[in-house]
Amino acid sequence: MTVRIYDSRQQAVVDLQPLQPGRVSMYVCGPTVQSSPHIGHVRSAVAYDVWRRWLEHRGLRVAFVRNVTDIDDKVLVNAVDEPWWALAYRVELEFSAAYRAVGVLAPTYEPRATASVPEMHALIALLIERGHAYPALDGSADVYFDVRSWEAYGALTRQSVEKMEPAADADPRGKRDPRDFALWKAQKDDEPESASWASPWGRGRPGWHIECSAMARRYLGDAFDIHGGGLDLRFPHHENELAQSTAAGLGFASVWSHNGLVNVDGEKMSKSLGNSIFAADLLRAVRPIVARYFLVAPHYRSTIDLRTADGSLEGGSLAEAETAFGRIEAMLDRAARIGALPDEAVPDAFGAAMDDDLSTPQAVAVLHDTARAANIALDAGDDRAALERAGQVLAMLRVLGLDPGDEVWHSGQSAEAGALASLVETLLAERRSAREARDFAASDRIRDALAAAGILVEDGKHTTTWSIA
RNA sequence: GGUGGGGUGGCCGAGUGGUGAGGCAGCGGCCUGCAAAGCCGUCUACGCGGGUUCGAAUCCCGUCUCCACCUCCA
Repeated sequence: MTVRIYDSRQQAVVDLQPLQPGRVSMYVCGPTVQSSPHIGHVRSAVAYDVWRRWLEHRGLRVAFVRNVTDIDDKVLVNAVDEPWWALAYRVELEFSAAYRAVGVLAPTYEPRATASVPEMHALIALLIERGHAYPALDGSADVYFDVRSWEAYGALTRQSVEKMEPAADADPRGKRDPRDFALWKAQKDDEPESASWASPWGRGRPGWHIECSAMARRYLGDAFDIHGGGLDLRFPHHENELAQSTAAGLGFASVWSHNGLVNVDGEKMSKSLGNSIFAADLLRAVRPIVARYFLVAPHYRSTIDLRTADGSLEGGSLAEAETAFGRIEAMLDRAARIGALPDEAVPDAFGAAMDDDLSTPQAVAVLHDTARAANIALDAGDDRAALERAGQVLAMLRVLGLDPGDEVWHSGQSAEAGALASLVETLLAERRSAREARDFAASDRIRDALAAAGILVEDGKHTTTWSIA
């Protein structure tokens, strides 16, 4: 079997052919830590987390690097009453917490841009030497990439330089062409000394884009397998990364991958519309595992439209996800009561779907089909078949990072949970006695009391289960 | 103007030539002391107009329409 992946540059699904057999190197663009993570950041992280888990499931050893861009115009602008580096670190911690909350595995390494400034200098020097970059014409310490010198510029997004709008990231007077973009930005008078580094061209800081080229090279080598990131990064960020790295003579990424964006009620999230859903909002509205299910079920390249119920996150598509995923969990609970779930392989149809450019919608359909088969076996009293099916479901959930038993979902649990369970079990024992005595009035009184406390009681053939509604 | 991605049943969301994924909601049934859950059935869709084909959601032509990006963006 071959894993196939969509390459944005070729606009086609291609066979993944690792540069080194058995190993895959992935570089995923992480955040510029300028403000709190929103659901789009979480979606991107989850998408590549699933990619990584699937590749590892297929026996590949994955080197997964996701950067943190901790120096940038916006970081400086947003740091109003604190040092820029304090803001950057505070936000970085928020991102880490959000990622961890939805079960995103820690990367193999997570480099910060500010720790790779010498590597950026080396790359810039190489570009100048090869005639693809130049110090600003106005004598500032700016250094620009010379777009006109690199005829492949625009290859990733199939745009011609003539039809592009001019870059706005620096004073155009120092540029040969308005579309040239900054590799190095001269320190400005109103910027703190701590936000600049000495360089052969004068004090300054990295331009946006160069950090990713430098860090990918440093940690994954001159050529690596997959470069991922949000669709909105294709241009200019990835286009510029591709240009500067290849112009420097590096092989760079074999495959360019982009995840789709997240809309809210059909509209793009934006600060001006005031409709941004932050990671904290999402995690307040649904259980983290359900948030992950919601993000994993649609294909990673399609837009996810998060529908609210008249603005409420608790309703709409998150509520549907809760119901749908709850079915799976309920089945696992039923099955676990008759025995330990065996280790099973994922069904072939699941594997085929995942191999085909991570077709999670079809994979999730297999998940539900298998859960149904397990329920049928449970209803029929066929324990052996039920456990086998449930084991398959668990195997699929593990690959998707959705195993309800995984400790990441239970880190917040305390002694209260145990105390509650003890009380509920006592009440259910009383109710069982009442039912055996056919005293249904007493039985229902207990069920109603529990319901009033938000606890749902369900009678199965042989056992009674409860859950917090 | 340029570059891409869409329009599928009440809703969400897969599907690139042939017994109509999956989920949510509704309805009917089985089961149940009553429920709930589960299971079964049901509501049988592909923006519009042509064309190719034995056969088209899927290919071709035309057309309408929505969205994203074109140097802040996951």
